Amino acid sequence: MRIKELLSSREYGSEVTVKGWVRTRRGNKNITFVALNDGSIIHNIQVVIDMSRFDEDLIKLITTGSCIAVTGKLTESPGKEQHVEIHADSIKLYGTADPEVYPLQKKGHTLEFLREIAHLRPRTNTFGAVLRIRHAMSFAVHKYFNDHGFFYLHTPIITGSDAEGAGEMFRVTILDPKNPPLLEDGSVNFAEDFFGRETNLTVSGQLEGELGALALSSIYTFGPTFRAENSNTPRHLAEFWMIEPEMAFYEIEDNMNLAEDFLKYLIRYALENCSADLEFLSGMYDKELIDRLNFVVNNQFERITYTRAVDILQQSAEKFEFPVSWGVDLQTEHERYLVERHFKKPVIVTDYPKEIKAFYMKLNDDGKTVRGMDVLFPKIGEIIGGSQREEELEKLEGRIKALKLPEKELGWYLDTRKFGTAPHSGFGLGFERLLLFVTGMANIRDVIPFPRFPKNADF
RNA sequence: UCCUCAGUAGCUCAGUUGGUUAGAGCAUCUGGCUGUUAACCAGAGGGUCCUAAGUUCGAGUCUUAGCUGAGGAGCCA
Repeated sequence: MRIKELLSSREYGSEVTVKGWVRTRRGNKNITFVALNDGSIIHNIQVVIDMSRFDEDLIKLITTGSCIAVTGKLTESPGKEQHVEIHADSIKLYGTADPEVYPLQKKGHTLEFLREIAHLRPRTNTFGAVLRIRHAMSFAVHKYFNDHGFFYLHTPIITGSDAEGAGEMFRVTILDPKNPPLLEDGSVNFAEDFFGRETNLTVSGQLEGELGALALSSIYTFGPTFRAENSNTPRHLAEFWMIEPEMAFYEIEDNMNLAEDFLKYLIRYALENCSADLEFLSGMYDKELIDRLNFVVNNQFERITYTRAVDILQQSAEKFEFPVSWGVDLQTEHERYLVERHFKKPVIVTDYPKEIKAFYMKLNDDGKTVRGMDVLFPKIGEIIGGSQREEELEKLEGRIKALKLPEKELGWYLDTRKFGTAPHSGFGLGFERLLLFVTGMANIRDVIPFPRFPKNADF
């Protein structure tokens, strides 16, 4: 049985078998206590070993990190820290963990150290909690969309499109890097590559997502995303997971409503289904975590235009390193001021100048701003970026020409506007950024099992 | 990529104006303890002071370069 079930069981006297990894062992020559964990829940179950019934040499091998199976009687515990315990009748030792070299100790480790042993850190309380929450949030994403009539669309991971403009890309190739086939002008001849063209890992499933939305009405993607940016921050990964819903017949207001409802649903789901893990993380790292999650669930997000945001920033007494004026992109310090100091709640900023946003965003009637929206959260900044898309063929072509994007490569995308175009909207949610907020972790490398970032692809 | 800070035992850290044999807590090992709660008590072992070069009679400590990590910025999700 899993430890999660046993800890809530009151069937005292029943014989049970439990399998897991040892967290601590303590005791004397008469009695030994083992705290056992199988990852089903953050709590351990206590195994009580009567030393007169076991070979001391076997018990000595049951050290922190070893793996055992215990069969015994489930018993009401006289101890204060737990209701139930198992009195061992037999123990099978699956695997030892030499205490001289096993890196995880009973005492706390820094997150930096645990990052260096990412292959073992799932066995810690912190990463057990984070990984269980990560699973719960993945499940909740699918449940939310399924319950709302969205279809899960698998957009390609290898893409020939380099027109998203969402950042540097990782090249996918089978050509010999030392001796690639060359054209007469000396450039690489990608016609000889596997796909017969230059290909990269996806930086966004949005453009393909739009194709799905303009057929199935509402779709979402949830898959790995790759950015080859040399970003060294606690909020960026080279490989991360992104959720991108795309909806036909949604205007920008519908898009905002969905984003707010979706985020609140996910956070509420965590509060209702991950309470033990959240309480652990709250106690260990961030005392205000649960209050902050409840606050976001129970309060309306502030919605302001970019123009109003600039007004607020200009009228504030705050001295910013980067001065604010209409037309410049908002800096991190500006976003943090709006969210953490001025409104003290999540903020959705809309209607940015077209010059600082992507080509596909719908142009407003003023001809100057586009219907983009960024959802800004306390502590982590931009958690969602999205927009209403430009559905008018001529305007979209105009933007592509103005930005000198490769129009030929976007022909398939423009066909959606040529044939049965429709107003539509969507957004991208960085899954790990959501997890940063929900878990209270400070570094994005600690909310993904095996982080990929510049100069590191270990494990 | 830029700025700032850091790197000393398995882990977390202390180490004074440059000065004898580099310390502590935890972990580990040994012994003790009749129900513990990251058990407790006693003892022991454990060091390429990140790397390289330099200054100096003398460098963990000062200088330069590099490597690694963290925080901030940019890019963004």
